[in-house]
Amino acid sequence: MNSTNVQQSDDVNLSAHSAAKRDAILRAAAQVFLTSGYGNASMDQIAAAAGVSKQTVYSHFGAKDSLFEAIVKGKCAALMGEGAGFAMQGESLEGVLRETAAKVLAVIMTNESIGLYRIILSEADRFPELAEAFYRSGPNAAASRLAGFLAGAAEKGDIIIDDPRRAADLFFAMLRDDLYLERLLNLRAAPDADEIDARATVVARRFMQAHQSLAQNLQ
Amino acid sequence: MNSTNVQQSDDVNLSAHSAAKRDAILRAAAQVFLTSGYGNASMDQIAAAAGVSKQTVYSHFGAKDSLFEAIVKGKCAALMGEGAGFAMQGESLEGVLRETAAKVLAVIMTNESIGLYRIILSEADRFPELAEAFYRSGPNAAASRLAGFLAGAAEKGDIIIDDPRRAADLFFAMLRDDLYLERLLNLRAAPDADEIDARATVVARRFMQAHQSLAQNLQ
DNA sequence: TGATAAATGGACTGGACGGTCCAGTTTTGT
DNA sequence: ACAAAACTGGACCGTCCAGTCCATTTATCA
Repeated sequence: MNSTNVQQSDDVNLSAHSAAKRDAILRAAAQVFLTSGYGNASMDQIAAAAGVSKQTVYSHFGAKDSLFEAIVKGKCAALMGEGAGFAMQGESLEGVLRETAAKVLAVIMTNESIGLYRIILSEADRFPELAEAFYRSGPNAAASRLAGFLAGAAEKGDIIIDDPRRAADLFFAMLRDDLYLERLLNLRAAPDADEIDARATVVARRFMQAHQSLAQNLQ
Repeated sequence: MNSTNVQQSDDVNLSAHSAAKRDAILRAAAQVFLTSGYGNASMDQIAAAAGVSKQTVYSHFGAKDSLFEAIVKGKCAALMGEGAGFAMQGESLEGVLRETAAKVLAVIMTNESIGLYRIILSEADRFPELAEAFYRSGPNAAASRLAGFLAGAAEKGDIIIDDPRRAADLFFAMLRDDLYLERLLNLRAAPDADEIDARATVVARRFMQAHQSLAQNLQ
């Protein structure tokens, strides 16, 4: 009733002084799940990695799937908060797009993001809510945000865009390019800052070009 | 020593009259693996689905992972053979691109392709060779093919392209768009023929536009 | 037809894992 | 200091599964 009230919706019991252990569990579970996948991660493994007894894990989160959901939702929120924090203002339109591209690319190419993405995909059947939550709070949120910005720029006459949402999707598709696939397949390491900048520059440039010609009125 | 010689490299024993059973096992295993994933598919399940005893499965393929590899490689070959068979010739350049886009999109949006892709991703750590084989025979092969075609078109002056491979990657990236993501996350069904055509048309159109303006000499 | 190889099916082993239980210890708030 | 709550650690249960074994049946081939 009193005590450190760090209650989360995922708790199962009305835990009291746990907070620290809880965090340890979350950290450990995140690491274990993201590297081993849901099926291959064992609760004993997680407990051991957290330096905590298995019973404690079960006291904080009732079952394996609850813990998994807590982890994934937490990671989604964290990464999206980070990735969606692109500026959307600056000198030139192309400059803003370039910055946005670089920021987003840096976040989605992280080992952590890739791991999260991979695990969500592979468990999309078992945890459909997670897949949807991820999509909504991640790619969809980013695209909506960019679409809004593009609509504004189009109104000011800085660019020619008929369907802002479609344009935003195109922007991110160009950004992912082949790179995303190669990362997901574990065929290459995350790009360094130079490569990110180079790619961001190309994408922004191409996107501007594609939307400065006149006749794009289909769909 | 004699008998029906339908030997495959994946065989473990020097099986004799098996062929039919072998095919049944392959078919069943494909279905089970693609719907359940590697970890969740059990050998008993596969044997039952194939209408065959478990021992027979083990006689043909020595172990679970061998069977899995055989399945995945087989499916890769099949799908890629189908998807890479785009025509690459026709009246107009844009027409060819549109046909190509439609053909490829139809193949990669299949439930089967999506399932294959998902399972390869989720097992990319356990079976790195599979991930690489998939990439090489799939996305990479398609991009190379298109790049070659684009280089030819550029030489004839039909289009302006500085880096054909990069352009080809862009083409496929535009094609995947958000749709691929949504399919992988199980958020929507495969597109029907109309939607495929519509998207193929847009992509081909946009691609042509993007490569008819003049100044794209970076990278 | 008779010998040989293939296939069956069911029992079995050994190990992993999710989850529970519990007796004892530590921590916390008062 | 004391009671209540949190935590520990390890035993334990039930289940599932990869892979093996084997006695029996079925198909093949000469």
